[in-house]
Amino acid sequence: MNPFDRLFAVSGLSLDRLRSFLEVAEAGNIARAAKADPTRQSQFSRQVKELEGFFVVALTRRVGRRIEITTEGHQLAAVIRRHFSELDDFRESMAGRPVSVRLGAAASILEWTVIPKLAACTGALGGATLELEQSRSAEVVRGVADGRLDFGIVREDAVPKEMKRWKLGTIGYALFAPKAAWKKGSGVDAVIKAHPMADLLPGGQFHEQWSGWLFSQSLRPKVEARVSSFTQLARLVRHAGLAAVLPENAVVEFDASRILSAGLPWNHERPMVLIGNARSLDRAGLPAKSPALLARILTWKSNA
Amino acid sequence: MNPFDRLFAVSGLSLDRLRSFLEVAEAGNIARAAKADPTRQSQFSRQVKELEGFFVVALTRRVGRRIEITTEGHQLAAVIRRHFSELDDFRESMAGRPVSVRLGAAASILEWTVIPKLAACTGALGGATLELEQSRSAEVVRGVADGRLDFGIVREDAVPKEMKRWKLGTIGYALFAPKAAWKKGSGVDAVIKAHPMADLLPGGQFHEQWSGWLFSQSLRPKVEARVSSFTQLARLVRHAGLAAVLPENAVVEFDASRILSAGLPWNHERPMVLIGNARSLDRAGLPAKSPALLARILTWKSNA
DNA sequence: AGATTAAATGACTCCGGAATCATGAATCCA
DNA sequence: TGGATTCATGATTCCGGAGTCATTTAATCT
Repeated sequence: MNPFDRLFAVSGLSLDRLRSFLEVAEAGNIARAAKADPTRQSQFSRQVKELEGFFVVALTRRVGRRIEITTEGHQLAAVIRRHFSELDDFRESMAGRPVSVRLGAAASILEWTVIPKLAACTGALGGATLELEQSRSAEVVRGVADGRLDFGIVREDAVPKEMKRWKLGTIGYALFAPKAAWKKGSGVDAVIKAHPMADLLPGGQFHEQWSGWLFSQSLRPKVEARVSSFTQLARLVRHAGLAAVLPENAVVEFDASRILSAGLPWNHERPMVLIGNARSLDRAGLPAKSPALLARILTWKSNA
Repeated sequence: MNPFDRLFAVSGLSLDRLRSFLEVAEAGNIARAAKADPTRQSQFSRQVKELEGFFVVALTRRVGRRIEITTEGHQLAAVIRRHFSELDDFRESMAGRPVSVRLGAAASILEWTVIPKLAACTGALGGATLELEQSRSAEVVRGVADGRLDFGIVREDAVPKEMKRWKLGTIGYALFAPKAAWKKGSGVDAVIKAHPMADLLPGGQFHEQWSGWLFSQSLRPKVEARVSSFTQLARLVRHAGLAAVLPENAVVEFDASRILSAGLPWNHERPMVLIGNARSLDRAGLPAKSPALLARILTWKSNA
């Protein structure tokens, strides 16, 4: 009769088990999800096993003395996550509370591109609460794909080609330095040679490129500080009077009469795009077409 | 910690209750869902009430001595339906069983347009099982909107404008009659006057138009049978040698050397479209882009 | 009014499955 | 090799909520 009778014909399915499995899947293994609580440990182990029995498929795989989630497990986790989000959305929107929308991007994007337009964004989302989550492009793409994130802003080259995207503009890097450092007509090279700088700690994809370029130009800047993020770098430029290379969108951070910037010679601009989770897009409580609206708001002119 | 903790912070949510509510919502009221079983009656009443407590919103409304489902209730039902489908799909596809895809349309479309191309359709759906469900356009649109159906084929004018659609072609009506009935050069009128006919029982939107036209032309066909569907009409044309008005796509039913057809003079062609449920479209086990593939296969030339 | 139908509610029983604790088995690490 | 980590499993308790039946409330029909 009912098309879902067969779903409940076999026992072993319950919200609790789905919830437990989701926790394990998010944590990656049981120990991490259980957080040294032996009760949770045994519960998780058992419930995952019961779900595997229900779906007749291995959701986990033993690797060494721990387990990891199989592809099928991740698929199921995505289904569960979506489902719980929808129920939660429904409840929140019925209660008249704002739905919350998760957007992932790099810290520099969040601080210098999203936050300055935050009000317009929440407006476009019908008053939803925006939760900004900082992570690297690959992680954002994965998050959007499996429903942990509703939106993401990433380099276009990190987006799998079948995923829909909205172009926002390009971002390159520029040298930021106090006005005084820029002697009349002097270029980037001159500032780097003469003015003390701040730099990122080695590690990122950008740092590679940057130090390679310095080497090729036989430039040896005087580095007074090494920090771990662009936002910290910006703070150094602002308050310590150092020069530094930052993403172009960092201009919003500075008073144009005190800090000037100039693009780097090897500065190849990277196109950035907004991506969105297909199913989150028409969640209860969100206006239709929100990704397009959001993209329009967040788009910037590519200052080439 | 976990974003869904608040969903489970309050008790009152369970798969059983969601399932019960879905049954009630599909039946329209408790009595119908309970089918005179007093146990189910009290269970349904109670569980619906518990869900209303959980979501803090009225899912039902009393009207007369029965209840009906509120707008919010229908929204929730759609969420549940989608969720159960996904879990079911996941299980079925894990078990290697073909996912089943529900397509709704009028009987004549199903029999004369879809079924002749059934193999190609299931191919485009990655071997899914196609479930063909017969219902009228408005009902199909509603079904696709709330997730009961994955696809539908309906008159374009029945589709709300925000819903995406794929054009398939137009369908008009034509008079079908044995070759012998068509004297050299004689038109539709002549056949109607001379040859015994079969007709639909009064009721449909088509019948209205058809009898109106007959009246305006002062045509009084000799009606030997009245039946309740086009498919039955076609059977009469085929086996009883009667003439009848059928949708143009019924040509596939007949041997062109025995039965001829001609369009009706007032025959205004109706554009037909494929519609699809946005979320069903990328269900587990279905190839991407399936609606576009399906549309390509089902498209016919408009024989104007 | 009385009869009938639909839903809500009270008052239970009973069971699935969650919670808990203890222990076993496999793997890794020092 | 011995101890630590991680997961599996056995055994038992306990509770939420499903199942059941009887009764009440309310609207509708005749």
